[in-house]
Amino acid sequence: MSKRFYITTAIDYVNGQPHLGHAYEKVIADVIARTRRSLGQPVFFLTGTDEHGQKVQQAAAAEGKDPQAYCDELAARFVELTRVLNLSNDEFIRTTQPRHQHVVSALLRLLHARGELYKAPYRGWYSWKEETFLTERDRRPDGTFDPSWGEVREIVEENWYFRMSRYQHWLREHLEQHPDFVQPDYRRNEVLGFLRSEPLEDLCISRPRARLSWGIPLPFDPDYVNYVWFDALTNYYSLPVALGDPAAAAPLGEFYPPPGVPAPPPGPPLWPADIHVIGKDIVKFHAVYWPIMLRAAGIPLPRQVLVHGWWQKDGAKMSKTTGNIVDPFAVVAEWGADAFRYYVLRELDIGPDGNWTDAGFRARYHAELANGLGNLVNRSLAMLRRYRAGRVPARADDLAAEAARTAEELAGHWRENRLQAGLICLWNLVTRANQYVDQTAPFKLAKDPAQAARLDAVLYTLAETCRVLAVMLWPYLPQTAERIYQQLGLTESPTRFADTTWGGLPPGHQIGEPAPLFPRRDQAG
RNA sequence: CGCGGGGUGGAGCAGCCCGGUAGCUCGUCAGGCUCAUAACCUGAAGGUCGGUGGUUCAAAUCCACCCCCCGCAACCA
Repeated sequence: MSKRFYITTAIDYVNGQPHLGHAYEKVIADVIARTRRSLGQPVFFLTGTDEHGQKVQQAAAAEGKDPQAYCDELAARFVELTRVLNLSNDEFIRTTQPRHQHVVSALLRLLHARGELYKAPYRGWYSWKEETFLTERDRRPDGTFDPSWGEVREIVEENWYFRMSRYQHWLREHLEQHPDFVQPDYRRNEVLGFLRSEPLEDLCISRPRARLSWGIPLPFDPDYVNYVWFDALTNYYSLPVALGDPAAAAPLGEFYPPPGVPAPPPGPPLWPADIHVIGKDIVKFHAVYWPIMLRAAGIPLPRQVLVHGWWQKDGAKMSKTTGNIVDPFAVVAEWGADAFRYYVLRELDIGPDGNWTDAGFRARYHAELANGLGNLVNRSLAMLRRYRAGRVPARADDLAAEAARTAEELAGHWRENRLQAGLICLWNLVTRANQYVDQTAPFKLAKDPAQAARLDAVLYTLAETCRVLAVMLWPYLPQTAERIYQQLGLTESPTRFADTTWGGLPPGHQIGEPAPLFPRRDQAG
């Protein structure tokens, strides 16, 4: 069994409802996953939730709930989001699941055995609200701490540390020798700049159980639980191990499975991950902490960390208090998952920050989805029904070369995860096909019986272009692609890029009933 | 000297990595078509691609410096 293309999203912290940023990241990962599947690669797509830590413990307590029950409720919302967005994730991991905790424990034991962890006292100013120690740099000029940190107290406590600093030089060389490890380039430069100029410090990986109980216990020191980032990052690795990826589990040796836990049956080869899709705020964790954790454990590194930007709404930071938020559930309910997926990927390239405007959303919906793609399919199929009773005429190749060029260019973009460029390229073919209708004027040919053969050629070309477009669109707009196939009367699914080859529509085939793919919303809402 | 992102016709964006006719959507004006979701197509007006200097036969694109805007404080991806 060949290794699968393994792609992940960041796992979402369950301290609030899913918002635009969560949805955006998952759409990116889903479309990349689908492009690879379409190109014929076996894929595994993972997303999930991060459920341990102080904030969850406190939030649950404030609501008088058991932390696990609290997590269950919010995790259900994130699972619901994957359904609403039509994501093709193969698994959904939760850090409170035993299968994850067993791997975290094994990894901690391994690192402990390898001498990568040590215990040391620490004295410092601690923010309870943010679950972090503050440094002198966090002080304001008058010596106090900003109220946003909440209560800050000086405490002394023993904790467990991970010997991260010793890997600084190694990581720097790794990034220099693997330009693709962090993408886009400016994010990689940011990390390299940090590694070249600032000393990396050892990482505190524990919290005393006395003040934080909602976490995974350190297997070699039960007075402590694991610090959340160590726990969270491990999800990418724990899932393959838990599913029985033999190569993934091998480095854990005797420590996995833990005593009393049966070894999983052999599963799909996943590790190392091919792409971690993350937001720009957590680059350091994924591009510094995570590779060093793996290196210290002797586990192969992921191939790439792909960093996306943040959304603003109407030029301002999204804020619940001011009300300028985008609720992905509401947008999908009103406009459909495909319209949402289209807008976020067409509007914003992977990397820069973007700006969501409702007017922009409506404009793209109407101009590009309804008038461009939707109308093309509708007029093409309507004419085929009207002039040929819906029977596909003999094959003609008027736009075959252009479709082939588009397909080639599109595949190139997909291999580089250039999703926005792919959409632009795809819409050039939509525009070309609409021009073709105008130039060939099938509605005029239909009035002249002597032009019947020419009309056949035009109608075939249009129907076949719609079919090819559906295949190209599938990773982005899976529901729409399926609907185009249905309207063409095709029973299979447009999931294989190889089907972009011209001539797939068999002459004599009876197409289905055309219906607008993206109804205009000029009056309504 | 904090770090990072951005400044392209009226609005919003692509192009910049791999220099060579400045492209897309909306808006404006004029025309065509009538198959189609009052959708589609063509043409026009509108840009010294933030500024200055440099490299080059050639720069929005590479280099240097400068100006301006926005994040790095969260409910956050």
